[in-house]
Amino acid sequence: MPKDNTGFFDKVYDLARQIPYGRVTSYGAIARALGAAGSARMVGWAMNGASNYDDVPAHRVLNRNGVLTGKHHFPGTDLMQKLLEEEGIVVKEDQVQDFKDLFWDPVTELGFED
DNA sequence: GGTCTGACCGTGT
DNA sequence: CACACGGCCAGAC
Repeated sequence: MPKDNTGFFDKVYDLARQIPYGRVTSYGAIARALGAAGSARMVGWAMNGASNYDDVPAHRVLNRNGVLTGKHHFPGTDLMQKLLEEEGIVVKEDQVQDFKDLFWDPVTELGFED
């Protein structure tokens, strides 16, 4: 057996898969939803390996400002922005417009808060 | 097995 | 308002 996933990573991927179409969330929100508030960096790092999963929309995960901080990690130059725009999300200057309106908080939407 | 790094976030000066 | 620093956890060397 391929030695189970790194627990935390698996949770991050699982949560990322639940991000609705046309919506975005932040690394911190995911971390907080997983009960690892403060370890948002880990979420970003986990996303680094998300490229290995076709069902993990890493492009829907931004930082708290709604900025495409990880766009440089996508193949090409503006693939991340392109993917978001295809979902109807307006991106300008690497920043999502109406971010707060498109923001999808897993804690609220999925009721992760205890 | 210790040390550095990382697609972040919050607070302090 | 701009910059610095600490913290969180896991992976790579």
